Formats: sequence, structure tokens, C-alpha cells
Amino acid sequence: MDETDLPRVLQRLWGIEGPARPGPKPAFHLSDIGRAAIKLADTGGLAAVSMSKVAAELGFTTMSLYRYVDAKDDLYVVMLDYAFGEPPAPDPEQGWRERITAWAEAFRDGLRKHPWILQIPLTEPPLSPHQLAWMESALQAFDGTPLTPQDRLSSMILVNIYVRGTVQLTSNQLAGGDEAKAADRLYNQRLRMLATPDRFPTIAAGVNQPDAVEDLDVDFDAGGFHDGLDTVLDGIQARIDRKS
Amino acid sequence: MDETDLPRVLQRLWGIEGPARPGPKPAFHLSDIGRAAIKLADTGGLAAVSMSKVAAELGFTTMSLYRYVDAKDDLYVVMLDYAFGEPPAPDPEQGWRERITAWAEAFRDGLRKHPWILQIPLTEPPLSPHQLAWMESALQAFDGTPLTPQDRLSSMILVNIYVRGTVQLTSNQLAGGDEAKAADRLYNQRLRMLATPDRFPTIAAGVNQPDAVEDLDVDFDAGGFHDGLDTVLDGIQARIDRKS
DNA sequence: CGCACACTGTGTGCGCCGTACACAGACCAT
DNA sequence: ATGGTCTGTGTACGGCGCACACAGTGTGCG
Repeated sequence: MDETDLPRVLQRLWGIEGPARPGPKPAFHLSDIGRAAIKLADTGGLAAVSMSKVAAELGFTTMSLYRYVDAKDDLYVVMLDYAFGEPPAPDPEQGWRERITAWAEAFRDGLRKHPWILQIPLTEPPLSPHQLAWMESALQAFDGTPLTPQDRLSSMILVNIYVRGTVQLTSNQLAGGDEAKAADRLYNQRLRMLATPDRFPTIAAGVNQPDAVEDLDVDFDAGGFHDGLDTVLDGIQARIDRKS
Repeated sequence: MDETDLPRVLQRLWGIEGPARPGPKPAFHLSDIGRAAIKLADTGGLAAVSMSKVAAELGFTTMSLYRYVDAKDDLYVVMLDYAFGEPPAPDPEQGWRERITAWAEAFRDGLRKHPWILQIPLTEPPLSPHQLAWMESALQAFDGTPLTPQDRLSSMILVNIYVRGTVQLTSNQLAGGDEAKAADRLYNQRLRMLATPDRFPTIAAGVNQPDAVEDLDVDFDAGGFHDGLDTVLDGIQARIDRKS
């Protein structure tokens, strides 16, 4: 029940600080670490984030970071919290479907902007300030529906999972346009070669059909994201209908 | 178009081997590497899988692995392929919904058995033999529906994403029963502490309501998995209804 | 007012990682 | 038989996360 049972990083992220203490004042702040690490990850991927690189970015030594962060995993927590920033405010004049769609788009945009987020192994449920803010924002989208709090939570998780999954599938080749199209063509070509009709009849039928030129993945970048999202939302709609 | 444009690991996984060549015979096989690595990962997580550990498990030197695998990432490909094994055969007497449900359960069980799978950063679309077999199995579940091949692919991806997401959320605390319940209680307790009603009214309302004892995550272990899956399938059902 | 001491950032060093590269021996095509 | 290629091995390098000892700093207490 005491707030001290929180991990130290979370305490610091929430601004829960003990009273003034003896010793020199800290030379920088957790947010500096977060900013530096995010900058590195945005340009070089998560692999480019190391304690020494972050420290060098700040102009300090590697070990100095450990005064702010207990371990590398804590650094990830900090990065996640600062990378998301503030969620969009739900528009009370819209329906739940438009609201959660807007939330999903904002979430997707955030993940596209910081693709390394999906490489971070998620070990704990979200508890940092901005993560809770996004959670709150998603839950508010279901205001006015007959869904129970538990239902709203499940629905939010469903949309969350959907966005994470689709972005992960499409962000493999992060460059848009031509490069993605080429990768897609290569994949279909390889599928056509490997998925022989005897062992993989359905795949072969899908990939060899003459009407659609190319399949898979890339479509999620265009309208595919909304198509899939609509499918998920249709499922939630069915749950709503059942309640009322 | 030539099969040689495949990555070497995939060639080997598919059994595409060149003709007999001079030089000593290989002392072991890709499958040995896969088995050893999976054994290590099952007991110690993905972090316990290193080139040297896998080599030691086989009784060879670290560098010998590089005769079979070009880099660490290739090792992951091998592990994935052998970890999944053969997918369940779709029962032709069942409807699409039961078939895809059975597939999702089998997939979930596989992920639960090898939790490290979700820690592997997926960099390429699936092309290994067993992965294609699972893909084929899922697509066959939609036989008899009016869905186009593209629709079936999207639907499969949707279910795939759902299973991956839910298992990832629940496998944080892998031990079942008491431990998971304790972690859930702790999480709710922390939420209650941090999600103040002024800034997080909806979260607070959900977590403070008196009727349900605890929320989140754990429910996915029990019936929650099927609830969420049914929601997704309801969405696919809506798509089917629209087609016919 | 001064001082004890908790706390700051620093330096050194350890063990582990992935893997590049040179090498000696094993084996098949000729 | 033998040439050439592939095998597994040994050594080495740079980078990683982090434990630990250290000197300097600044506050609260006597």
C-alpha cells in the first residue's frame, strides 16, 4: 500500500521524490536520459541504445546512468514513457467507434514514429504516467456504451493488440513505397516457389490466382489497417448489441 | 526465380542441398542445433541461448555453428521452425469457426510451451516449412466460406495477432495459479494508488468498483481467451455475412 | 557555525557476447 | 594419387551490462 513498494524508476517517473538530502545535486534528469536514448533509437534502432552511447550523448560517463536507473530494463521503461507523450483527447461529440478509431490511429502513428517500441520485450503491465494516460484515453472512448468496465478493458486490449500486431507486420521494411512493394513481390515470389500445391494447396491457390496482383502485408499500409480494425470493431459492436 | 536466391538457412530447412561435394562430412545437422537451442530456451529463456551455449550443448566449439548458420538471427529462424512442429489438421466436418478456434488454441498452446518465441524479433515474413504449414492449416479453416483469398489471409493474420498478443500479455508471469493471482492483485493495487480519479477517472472507476474482485490479464488465462477470440471471430463473421 | 555523512559522478575491471579470420585435417572428383 | 574444397578448431577483437572502490559535494544536525 505504501508508495515505496513501487520500482524506483516508476517512483521517479511519477515525480515521487523523497525530501531534500545531503550530497551534490544531480547533474541531469531522467527525462534527459529518455530523450537521449530515444534519439539514438530513432536513428539507429533499439540496438543502437547502450548505456555507454546514452551516457556519451549526454556528455557523462556510462556508470553515471546507474544513479538514475537500476538496470537496462529501467532505461526501456523510461524510453517508453517519454516516447508516447500525451494521448489524443477523446472527442465527446463522436461515437465510441470514431473515438477508438482515432485512438488506434494515434497509437499506430506513435509506433510508426518509434518502431523500436515494438522491439522492447514487455515484461510488466503498464504503470508509467503516459502509459496510463493512453489507457485512460482508450477507455474513455467507450463512454456511453453498455459495456462493463471489464468489457471496456478487454476491448481496449483487443484494439491495442491489433495495432501493435499490424504495425509489427508492416514495419519490417520501414521504408515506404517502392521498397515495400519490392519486398512484397519478393515474398510472393518465394511463396509461389515454396508453397507447392500438393502440400500447401490453399496458400498456392491464394498466391497463384490471376486477379489480384500481389497479396499480403503491404495492404495493411494502405486501407488494410482500417479494414482489419473495422473487423475488430465489428466484433466489439456485436458484444455491445448483446448487452443492450 | 532461382531457388538459390533464398537465404541459406531457408534452403537448408527446406532440404534443398547441393550435390555431393568434396570435404569432410558434416558432424551434425541443423535440427541438432535447433533442438539444443530450444532446450536451452525452454529452461532459461531466450537470453540463455548463445552461440557458445548451444555449441557446448552439442559438444562442439562455438565457431563450428557458423558452418550451419550465417548469424545469430538464422539460429532464431531454425528455432522457430522446429519449435512449432506440425500444425493440427483442420477437421472438415466442422465449421470455419470451430476450425479456426482449434487452430488458435493449438497456436496458443505452442506459444505457452515455448514462451521465448514471442521474444524473438520478427524481421521477415514466414517462409520456413513448419511456418508455412501452420499458415496453410489456418487458411484451410476458412474453406467453404465466401471469403476471398485476400480476406482469408487477413482473417488469419487477425487471429494470429490476437493469439500472440494475448499470450504475450499473460505469459509475463508464466507460473499459473497463485503467483499470477498475486501479480494481478499487486497490479490492481498499484493502479488504485496511481490512477487518481482526477486525472484517470475511467481507470479509477474500473479498478475501484466493488463488484468484481480483480480485473485485467488473469482473466485471459481462464475464459478470457475465448471471449476475446469470439469477439474477433464475430468481426470476421460480419465480414462473411456482408459477402453473402 | 562546522562537521559528519549520504549522495554525486568517475575509473577500473570482469565476464559474456557475436563473429572475423587463419589454420590443419578430412574427403570427393578427377 | 592427388587437388581443391569443405570441415571443425583456436585465437582475437570490439562491445556490451554492470559490480565496486573512490574522491568530491553539499545538506541537515549538533
